[in-house]
Amino acid sequence: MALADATAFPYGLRVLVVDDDPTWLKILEKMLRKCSYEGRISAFDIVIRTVYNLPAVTTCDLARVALEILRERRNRFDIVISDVNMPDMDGFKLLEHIGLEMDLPVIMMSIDGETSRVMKGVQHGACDYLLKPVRMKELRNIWQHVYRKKMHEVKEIEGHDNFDDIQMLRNGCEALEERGLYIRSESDTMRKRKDVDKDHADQELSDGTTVKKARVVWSVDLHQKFVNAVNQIGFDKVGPKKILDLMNVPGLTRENVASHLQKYRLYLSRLQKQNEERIMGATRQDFSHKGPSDNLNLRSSFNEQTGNVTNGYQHGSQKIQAQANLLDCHLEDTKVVVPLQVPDKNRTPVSDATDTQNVTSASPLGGVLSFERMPVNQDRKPSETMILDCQSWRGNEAPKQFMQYPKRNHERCDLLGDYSCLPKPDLEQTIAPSHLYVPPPVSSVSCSMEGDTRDSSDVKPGLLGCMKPLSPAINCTVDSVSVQLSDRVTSTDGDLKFSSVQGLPSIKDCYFDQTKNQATLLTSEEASIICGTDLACLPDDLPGYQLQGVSLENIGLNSIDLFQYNDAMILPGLQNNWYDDLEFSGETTDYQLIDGCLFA
DNA sequence: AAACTAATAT
DNA sequence: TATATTAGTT
Repeated sequence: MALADATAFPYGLRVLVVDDDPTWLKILEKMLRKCSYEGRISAFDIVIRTVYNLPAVTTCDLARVALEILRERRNRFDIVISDVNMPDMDGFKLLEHIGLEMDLPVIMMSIDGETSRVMKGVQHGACDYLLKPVRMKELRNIWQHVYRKKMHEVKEIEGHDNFDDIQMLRNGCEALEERGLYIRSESDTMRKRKDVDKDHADQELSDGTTVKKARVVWSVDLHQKFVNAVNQIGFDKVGPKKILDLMNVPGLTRENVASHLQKYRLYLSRLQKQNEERIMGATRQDFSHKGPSDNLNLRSSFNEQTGNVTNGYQHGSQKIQAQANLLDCHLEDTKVVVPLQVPDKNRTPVSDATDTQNVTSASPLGGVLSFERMPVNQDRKPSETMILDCQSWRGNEAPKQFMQYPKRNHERCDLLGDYSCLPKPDLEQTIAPSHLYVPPPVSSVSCSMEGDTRDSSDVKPGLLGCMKPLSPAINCTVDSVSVQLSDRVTSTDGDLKFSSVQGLPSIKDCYFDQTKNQATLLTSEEASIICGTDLACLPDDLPGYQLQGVSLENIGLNSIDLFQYNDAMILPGLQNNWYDDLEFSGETTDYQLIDGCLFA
């Protein structure tokens, strides 16, 4: 029974680990060592000082050996961590003996968390029950058991139940110190105690198994709230706290917001950088058809880089040209028309593309107009995801906030559709079912909307050079979608089908006027339209594309008009993207599509 | 002490 | 990658 060196660590808990799995023992020891090196845990944390492990014992009497060690040196350990499953003596037996003979805190652990076993462990006096693989966080907290036990002893010795908390803590600390435990700070005992209790409260279930904190998923709705708050506060004045307060989402923490803000800023600065680059090396393009002076006339293009996706999606960098006319976007109820032009030569039928998946991935328009709401991600197991109802900032719908519990296996479960305009290949089933396939040739798409002009004074000058002059927020609500057919191309069967418009709660009406070659969709409610950085142009070799969520079948289209009527600020989160693209200068814009996403 | 942010970890 | 956590600063 070789013991690991007992003097490896100057301070800390003395832990006896009893386990018959050498591999796991190694891991555990590593973690314990790490714990000990982190002099930083939280104040009060006790650094593990010694790891005794019991390597290469004949597994048959592991528990017995452990018990012997403990009997021999009963004052040399502070806590025992023992596996439940052991060949000779049941972990529970060991537990019993320890409890009977030396009253050390014992933590049980096992691979599975079978309730009955956990219960049994607790009944037999285990102070905690850990599931393998045990996490660092759990290990960092084991000192609490020692601490509590000490507390208890102190209480008994003193015989004072009404002892002041602080006093008790002091005593407890002293008791621990006497045993060589390193206590980092005892100045703020009260707070720490509270912290400890809180920690316990949200980590421990009734059965003693530990639970991880949910992970916030920044859904579109949540992000919208976020950006809305940011805009309301003003770029220069934003702080996580203010945003949090404004967002008013239960369960969301300042840290969550801070983290998101960090990412958001990163995203904005990337945009800015790109804009600067673009302005530097801008190649002028013709603006022969520039409108009246109060019009916005711009071109933007970006490179879509899906080529690096390694799964057989063979479109390289694609360039798309977009042109937008902003008719006096400073006034409310202004109409904005954003036509997207696609060269006619892109008439290659998509139907023979490998399959419809390609259409999805080749859909730059998806980046321009996305009707996606929170897609139902089937990968996510219910137990790992929590949907919090949070009050919509518009108040009339129930936006979802996904809280996602950490997974042990890191399968992909990102909600790409939320931000992304370029659907990922392995998600296309979710994002764009095959019935949403849109055959070319749509030669142009235009959006018209009523722009809501907002006070722009908040926008930090210089933060986004190109945003500055475009500060008025354009928020769109789609009330109707209109599809214009070219004269030349007529629907083969005269039938325009809109299979579905995701995100549009329902389509009230669909008018199709063949004489005008125009179809109009009227929807009952607004839809989020993501008009992004990606005011896009279709590439010359574009094999196929679709309006994400809008399905046009069996029809040759030369143009689609999307009319967006703005009755409210629906998508503050996307304002910036509008700004980015809708430049007053009319300069050519050339965007790299960042991560293929609006904000990601 | 509380909030912020950059850096780093998971 | 997205989000969480930490550490150092204000």
